[in-house]
Amino acid sequence: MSNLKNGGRPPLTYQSFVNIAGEPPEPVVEEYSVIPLIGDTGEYELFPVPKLEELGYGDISQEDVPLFRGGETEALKRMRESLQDKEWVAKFEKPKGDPSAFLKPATTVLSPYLKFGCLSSRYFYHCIQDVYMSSKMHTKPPVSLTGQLLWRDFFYTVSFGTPNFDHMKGNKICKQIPWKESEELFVAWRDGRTGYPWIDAIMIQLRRWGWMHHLARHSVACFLTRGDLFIHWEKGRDVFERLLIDSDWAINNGNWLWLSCSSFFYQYHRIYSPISFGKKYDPNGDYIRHFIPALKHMPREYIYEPWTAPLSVQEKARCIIGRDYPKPVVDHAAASKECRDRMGEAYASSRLGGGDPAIKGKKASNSRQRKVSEYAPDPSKSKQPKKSR
DNA sequence: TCGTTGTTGTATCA
DNA sequence: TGATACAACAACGA
Repeated sequence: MSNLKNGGRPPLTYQSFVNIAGEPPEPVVEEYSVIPLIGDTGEYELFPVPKLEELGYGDISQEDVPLFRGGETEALKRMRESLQDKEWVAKFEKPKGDPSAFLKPATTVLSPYLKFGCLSSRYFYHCIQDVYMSSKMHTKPPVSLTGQLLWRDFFYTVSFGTPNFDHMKGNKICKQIPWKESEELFVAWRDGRTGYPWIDAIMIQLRRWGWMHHLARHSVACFLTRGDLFIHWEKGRDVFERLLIDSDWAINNGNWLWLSCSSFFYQYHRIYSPISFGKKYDPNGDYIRHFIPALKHMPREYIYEPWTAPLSVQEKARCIIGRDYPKPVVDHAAASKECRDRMGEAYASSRLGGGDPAIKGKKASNSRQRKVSEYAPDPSKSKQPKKSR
C-alpha cells in the first residue's frame, strides 16, 4: 500500500478511514470533469488488496465463520435462495421473525448487500413482485418483504430532509430527553457484560458476526436507552455504526430514534423484557449458550436469569455468577420503572414547550404521518452530513 | 374534543 | 394460540 502516489498526502491505510474510536475522518474528495477510461488509473498506481492483518485484524481462524461473502454474485445467489421459498416470501411478516434463530436466520440477511450496493433494491423489489404474482395471497406493507424496502426508502427520505437527523440537539423531530451519563453501564452494554444473557448474547453476536436479527437489535437498543440504562441513543448508534456490517447511516439513525422513543414511535411504556422476550422464542436458551460459553451448562430454568440459580446449581454448571459471568448491572423491574417515569417527565416537558432551545419556535413534533413534501431538502439550510461509509 | 390508529410489549387466562 | 387487561403516548381526522 505504500506505493500509492497520492498527491503528497500520506498513504491511505485502514486506519485512515476508521480510527481507534471508530470516527471516520473527513473524506478526501476528488473532482473529475470527465469519467476516466476503465483501466486508466492516472497518476495512481494499483496496489494489491490488503490482507486482513494489514486491516488491523489478528488471527481470526478461531472466530465464528462470518456469514457474509461479499460481491454481487453472492448477493444474487442469496436473493434467489431466499425467493425460492415462495410460500415463505408470500407470508413474510417482519414482526413475527425469530430473533434467536442464528443457524438459519429468520430474515433474508440481504441488508449487507443492499448497503454496499451488491444488490439493487429495485431489482430485489421486482423479483419479490414476481413471486407475489404467482401467489394466491401475500402479506402487504409495512410488514411484508417489500414493506422492508419501503421502510428503507422512508428513512432515506426523512433523513435527507431533516437537519441534524443524527443528533438529538438541533433535530426538530427528536424528543429532547435528559439521558444519563454512565460510562460504566455503557461499556457493560457495549461489551456484552450486562449480566442479562439475552442482551449480552446479542451484543456478542454483533461483535462476532456484524449482524443480528432486527428484533434482537430492538431488545438491546431498548435496554440501552428507555428500557433500562437510560443512556443516550447516540452512544448506541455509534456502536452499531462501527460494528454492523449492514450499517446504513439513515436506517441506523432512524431506528435508534425510533427505539429510544425520540421520534416516530412514542409508546415508551412498551418495554422489551431482557428476560421474557428472548425466552418466548428460545426457551432452552440455545442462542445464549452458543454465544456465551460460560453459560453453556446452566439449566434451562435459569438460563435467562442465572443470578437466581442456587449456588449449588451454579457450581454444577461451572458458572459462578459474579465470577464466571457478571451479575446484572441493574434490576430490570426497578430500572424500567424509573425509565418510564423519566420518559414521562421528558414528554411532559416537551408538551409544555420545553424542548431544544436550539430550535426556536418549533415544537419537537411527531413526523409519523407528515406530508412527504416536508421532507424535501431546504436549500437555505446547511448540507446534510455526508458519511463516507 | 374525541375516537382511532400505530411493523414488532408483557402478563395472564382460557 | 388468541383474547384481554394493563397504562397510556402522538398524531390524525371528523
